[in-house]
Amino acid sequence: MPISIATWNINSVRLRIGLVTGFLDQYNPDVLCLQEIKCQTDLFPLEAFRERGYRHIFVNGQKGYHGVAIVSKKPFADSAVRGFCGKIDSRHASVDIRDRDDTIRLHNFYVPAGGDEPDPEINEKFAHKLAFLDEMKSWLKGTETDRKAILLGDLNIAPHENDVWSHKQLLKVVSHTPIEVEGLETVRSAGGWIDAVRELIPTDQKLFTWWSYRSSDWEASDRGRRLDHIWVTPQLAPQLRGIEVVRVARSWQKPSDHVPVIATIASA
DNA sequence: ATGGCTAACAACGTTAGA
Repeated sequence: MPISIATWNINSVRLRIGLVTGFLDQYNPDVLCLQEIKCQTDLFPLEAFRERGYRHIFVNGQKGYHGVAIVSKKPFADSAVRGFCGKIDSRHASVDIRDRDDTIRLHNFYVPAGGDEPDPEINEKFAHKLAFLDEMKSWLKGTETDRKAILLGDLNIAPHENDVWSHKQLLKVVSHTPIEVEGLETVRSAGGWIDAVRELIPTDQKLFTWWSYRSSDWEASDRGRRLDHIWVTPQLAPQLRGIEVVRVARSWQKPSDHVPVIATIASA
């Protein structure tokens, strides 16, 4: 049996718990990684997950903003969190998932959005984003390359031209500026990661996982960006079987502005 | 190029998202 792992920036897990359970009931992933849960760890709605068989739950939450969680039907061998840039702001959680003979290390990230102005000199949020990427690179460099590992989450950067609705019009818009794209690419290449989504969905196809709330008709204008990613190490890549971007989730009632992305991994 | 929306919170404006 393959294992399926989903990532979803939920933009408040408490407000959208009904969407989450609906997603789990329909898509039945083995593991769900959430970002922007926007609640303290002890306010995470555990029961909704437990009653669906997601009994292994690891939450790195904080009040009001950010926050990540991993919920799983498969047991964890280990779990950890890391702070970045000297802040305690709940942007990372990792676990070791046990699947038969495999142990897969799973890193769930929520990279800073970076504010509006793409200049680190005048915008400290953008400086933070770049510093975060740099620290990610240093921390992960070489450490996970030789094991089966997944790095996923809301990385808040759309790297390729077809990861945004208009490459030209977004070159100076935070999430698609060359300096961020280069920063993300350095994290990826230094760690030996493979962009699993673009392995299976060719880069010449437009692909988005986020559409702004500030659109009267997101589907008609389709001005999206691919901000949510799933990466795997070369050790795990041969087991990659499928990728699904659940675009329909953007049209659910009171949706998140991000949609789930699901990877299917064959058992060893 | 602009405008526009959504969420949390000692919350009815402010801060953040991207």
